Amino acid sequence: MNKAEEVLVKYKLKKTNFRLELIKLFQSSKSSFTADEINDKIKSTNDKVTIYRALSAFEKKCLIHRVPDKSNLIRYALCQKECSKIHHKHNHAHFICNVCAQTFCLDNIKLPQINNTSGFKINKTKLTLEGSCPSCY
Amino acid sequence: MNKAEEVLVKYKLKKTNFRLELIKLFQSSKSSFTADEINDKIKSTNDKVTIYRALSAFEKKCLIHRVPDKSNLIRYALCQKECSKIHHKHNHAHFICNVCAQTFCLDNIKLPQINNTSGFKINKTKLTLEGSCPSCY
DNA sequence: TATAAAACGCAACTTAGTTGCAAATATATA
DNA sequence: TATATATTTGCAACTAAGTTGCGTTTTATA
Repeated sequence: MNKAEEVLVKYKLKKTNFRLELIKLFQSSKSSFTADEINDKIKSTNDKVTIYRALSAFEKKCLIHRVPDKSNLIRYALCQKECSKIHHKHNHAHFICNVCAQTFCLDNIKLPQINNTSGFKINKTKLTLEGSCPSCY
Repeated sequence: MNKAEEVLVKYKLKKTNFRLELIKLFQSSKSSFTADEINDKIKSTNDKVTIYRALSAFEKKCLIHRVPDKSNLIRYALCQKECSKIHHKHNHAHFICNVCAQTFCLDNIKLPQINNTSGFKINKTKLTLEGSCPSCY
């Protein structure tokens, strides 16, 4: 049993060719994917509904998380180990490359601590950096 | 000549009822608007193309700037004085209310200074906070 | 008042993402 | 191994945001 299979079992998802391939795709990359990019890279399905539903299921199980996207598309990256089956727990920044339009998780950049201000109650902090990624530098 | 008219003259935009009303709408609010919200609030046009084109023109003249939106819609808020006719210059954070779905500019919260890391060249920093706004607290 | 440039309004289009439903498949259990 | 159950898939149809083209109208300027 390889790693992708283990993940599906652990998260109580059924083992289908497409979902195995999808997990492997996420595990293979330091960056992130839109539904359209997934459709281009994966052979075992050609149906966007299947892709969207798998992404929703994976997100619900805290296997992947949404990351910001240059064009406001829905884009996902693999979660780190600190995400349990139940709760997403992210405290890293994201980086959008303005050349290749990819988004990366910057795990070593921690979020600033911002306190409630003038009537605003802050529950979550998101830090997004833009520029050029290592490949496009 | 009132303030909205002055703005149109200053930015070399023609004075139409709709654009006057649109500037007044932005000036009247501490928050921000999507095309759809503008369509609901303004009577002098009913055509979304007109709205989108005015927003693009205003953005190009650095009169308004894009702000993040809870549902990834295109959302705009008024620029501050430090934005010239030519360059947007923002160094404030944004706040998304998870109750009313409005986005606010938090001018008093400055952006953290993040340096280039491990091959990523950082040109821009965006800080987005989420929680409940004063009205929804 | 004539002219050029900007803005408008309509129709048609594109693209991302969603919903409903019936068929297929995976897993658990007898 | 056979069967039952829940999950996943694939298709069609839809929604909603945003864009493009184009002819007409309006505004500012000479």
